[in-house]
Amino acid sequence: MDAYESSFVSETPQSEEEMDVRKGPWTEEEDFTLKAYVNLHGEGRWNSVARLSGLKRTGKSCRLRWLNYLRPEVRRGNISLQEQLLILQLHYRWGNRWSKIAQQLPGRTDNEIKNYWRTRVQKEAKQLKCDVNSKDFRDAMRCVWIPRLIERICASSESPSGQPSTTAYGNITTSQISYEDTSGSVQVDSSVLPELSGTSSDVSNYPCSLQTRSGSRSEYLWNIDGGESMESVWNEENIWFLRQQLYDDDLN
DNA sequence: AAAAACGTCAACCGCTAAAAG
DNA sequence: TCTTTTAGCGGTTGACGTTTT
Repeated sequence: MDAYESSFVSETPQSEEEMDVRKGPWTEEEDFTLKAYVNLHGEGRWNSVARLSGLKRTGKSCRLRWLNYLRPEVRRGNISLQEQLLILQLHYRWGNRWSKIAQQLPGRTDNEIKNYWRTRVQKEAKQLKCDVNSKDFRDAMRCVWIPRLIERICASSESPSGQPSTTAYGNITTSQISYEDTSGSVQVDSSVLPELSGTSSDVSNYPCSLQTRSGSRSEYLWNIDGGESMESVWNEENIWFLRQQLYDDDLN
């Protein structure tokens, strides 16, 4: 124990085995105690925090509670369309690097993003009877889900006159899609997107219809949080198209 | 109205890497 | 240099609320 710690000790600290360590949900009193302690002494040295604050919790538990719940920066509630888009894009690029992904979404925790992925995205993969890490699922995400989200974001940002707004989400181009949310500017990497055929004004028309092998166009009603089924996306012709598109991308 | 199934999310666990002693 | 401690990460669990049967 150093001078820093000894200045807060009021009685002989007990080891974790000796004291009955509390588990499970935190009470309001515990939250208040932890908050007060961290506000006074700062973050870090969580084992000391647990011991010196009088909380019968492990250091790990204190750290987790602070980071995921008590920190003032923590933003809770529904994950916006923009955030969903960013999560999909970043997961496409980085995989299950939750902490890294969370760093790109101010106020969101890795736990929250992980939960989002498990409950929403993996559920869809399960419905499709495919692995969430499979190429088919990634292809569908890249070619259908992400464009669909972009479309919805564009639609929600349109002005009453029906013209796409350039103020809410910024200019949209085929090479780079950017938007802003309350936390600042976010850019969407076009490398995860299929090539768009038109100019910025065409984006709102971008396929959720995709051309199939037979040349016809297939309309999709696939929507990340709209409760619509992805079943219509997952048929032989469309998978063929998605594969072709990816193959073309690889050649370029 | 009750039971079962499902969805969400906070919290725990085990492991690893980095830092400290 | 080696050992111990600490912080952080990703996977998993389980409690609880909601929806469906």
